[in-house]
Amino acid sequence: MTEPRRPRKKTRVTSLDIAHRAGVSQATVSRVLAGSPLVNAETRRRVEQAVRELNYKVDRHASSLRTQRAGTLALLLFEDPTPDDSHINPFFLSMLGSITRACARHGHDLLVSFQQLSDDWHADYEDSMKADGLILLGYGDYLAYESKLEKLVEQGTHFVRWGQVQPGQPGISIGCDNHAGGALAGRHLLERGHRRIAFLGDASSRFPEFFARYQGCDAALREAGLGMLRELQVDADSTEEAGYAATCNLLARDKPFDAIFAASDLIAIGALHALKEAGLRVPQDVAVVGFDGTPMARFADPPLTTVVQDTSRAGELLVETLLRQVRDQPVRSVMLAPTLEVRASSGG
Amino acid sequence: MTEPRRPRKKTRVTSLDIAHRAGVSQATVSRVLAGSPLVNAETRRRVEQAVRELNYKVDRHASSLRTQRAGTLALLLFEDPTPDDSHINPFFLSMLGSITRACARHGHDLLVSFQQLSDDWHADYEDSMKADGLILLGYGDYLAYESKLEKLVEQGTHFVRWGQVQPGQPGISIGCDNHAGGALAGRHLLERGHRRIAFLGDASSRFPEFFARYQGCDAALREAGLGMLRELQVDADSTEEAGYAATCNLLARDKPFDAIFAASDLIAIGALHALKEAGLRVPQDVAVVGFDGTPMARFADPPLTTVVQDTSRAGELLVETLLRQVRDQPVRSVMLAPTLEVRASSGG
DNA sequence: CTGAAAGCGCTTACAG
DNA sequence: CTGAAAGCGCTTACAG
Repeated sequence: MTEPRRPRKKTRVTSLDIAHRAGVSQATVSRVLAGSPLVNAETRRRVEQAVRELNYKVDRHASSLRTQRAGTLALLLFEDPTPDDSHINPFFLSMLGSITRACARHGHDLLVSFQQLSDDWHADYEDSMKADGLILLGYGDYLAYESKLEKLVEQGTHFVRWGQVQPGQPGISIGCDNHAGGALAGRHLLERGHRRIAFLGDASSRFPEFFARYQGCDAALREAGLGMLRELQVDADSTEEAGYAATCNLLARDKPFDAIFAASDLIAIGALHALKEAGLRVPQDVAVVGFDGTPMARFADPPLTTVVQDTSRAGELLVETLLRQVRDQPVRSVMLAPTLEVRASSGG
Repeated sequence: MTEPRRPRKKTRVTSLDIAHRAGVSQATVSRVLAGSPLVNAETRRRVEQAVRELNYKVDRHASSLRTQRAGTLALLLFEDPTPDDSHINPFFLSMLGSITRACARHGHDLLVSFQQLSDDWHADYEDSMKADGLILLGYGDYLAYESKLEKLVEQGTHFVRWGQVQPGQPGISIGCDNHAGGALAGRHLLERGHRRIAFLGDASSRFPEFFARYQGCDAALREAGLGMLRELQVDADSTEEAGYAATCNLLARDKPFDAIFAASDLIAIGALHALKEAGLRVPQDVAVVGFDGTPMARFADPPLTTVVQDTSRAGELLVETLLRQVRDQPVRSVMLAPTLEVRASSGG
């Protein structure tokens, strides 16, 4: 399977080559490519033709060195150490898709990097001028990285974080209104007649988005004179395995429950398996609601009711906010309203 | 939720600042940072200390402009137009993870871009010096983009493609040995006593990887004096929806079959749902085997037997091959051996 | 509207 | 082992 080597040398075309061919100065070529209005229409035409004929592209490094802007954003996707590449949360992958597209719409390139939460972050993208700003994405112990956020703010780094929006946080955050999402789930389950709702997922300030989902659901129950029960809460990180294990744990407690609100779709799908293995029917014996709105929810068995986060909007907002920040325009943290997608797992 | 603006101006630290602080010339600073062996140990120490104290980072654009290397690779993920961000094939996302990590290991950054197969590609990353080379990833009609590959070769662009490896292809490809993978599936189903094996997925030269999987399975059956039956082949692209629809189509044909070999895990999972709806038991009535080894296979109902592609190895090999090509070292196309992971969907 | 010129921050022969 | 100097390919005041 050896391929013949193509010797074909690339001779770099520069703006000077274009200038010669179009019979103008190099400065004028640069003006045309920057879309300057100062150029005569006929001159512009000649330059553009030469550009096309020689397939000229502006050298990014020369341009960026001169202008001091990279035209690039960096996405830091941090995750707990997982030995297996494939275990990236599908929700984040969907965010990655929408961020990539938003970047393209705004004429920027996107550098992607996976970081361990424990590592020193490669937050030097901006110091080395590789990127104009950073997008931070990922779950993980909030306490473990709040100090890192503070350091970024101190250094004057431009960044936007996806996550729970809380007062007094260092820097700007864009996130789902997790409390409202939890309330959606809670009200829905109440309406279906459920009373004893188990929660699968950490519910502490170390995992603020999960905690807010828990509290939102609790608030909805309280409106009805009920509430979440701590005996029905089991910690779980956002994997199917953890959801499965948490459900087994819950079943072993032998406390009655008639519904499960899982802090993520992955957890919910793990729960569906554990319930099935235990011989419990969904939704007749136990209703299940997930969170995220990942595509796999639709194909779970039974199809999973889930609180949907609008990843398209989220990606656009992250990029837009970051670019405003880079341009020194005022920015603010924003929470996005989630929606509920009802399917068979809650008797839809 | 308005955040106070941090006025904090960034004053760029340059190598000249380091030089002054360390009492050496700017050239020496550059040598230290490039790891040149020509520098006196004590001088090096002084420079490194100044670098640390001022948190200096080499300016990527200045460096790249001078050396004419970007230190960056670009990943073009092309896909058929899907309105929904979340519908990226999980297999490719797993590849993205492993490519990102391989890049980091090799000290390169990764630009990521999603392209429509129909669009003009943003293959100008190299022309504009944004990247030293391209990694192409994505399914899609092979005929539709063979000509694009030829153009890349003509232009002398450095690129490596993930996909079916075929003689006479333009450029270098790294891919799974799909024929061998199909044979693994075929032999496994034969051993379990299945004889009439349906195939879900395009089986034409327009989709070479699917076609090779089909032919591999066919070859395994022929060794046993059997073969695949065209009446049991249904086209499907790699989505759950398509797998579901294809299975309904297959059932409507009313030709007996005792197993399904799906060209991808997504197709297989769609098939599982259609079979269940039709009241058929898996694996008792119909065995099902998928392809890719995505994490969702393990959590399908029943857990899905699948032909596993080694994405970690694939990512490493793609990056390594591309970097060799950039350095003008000889490179060749390579097929990676898949493995079979047997689970309950085929009576495991 | 256009050109000549300075300069962005590095790397690397060239001298010593 | 170190420094002075050229130059990578642009953008953008400054003159005209």
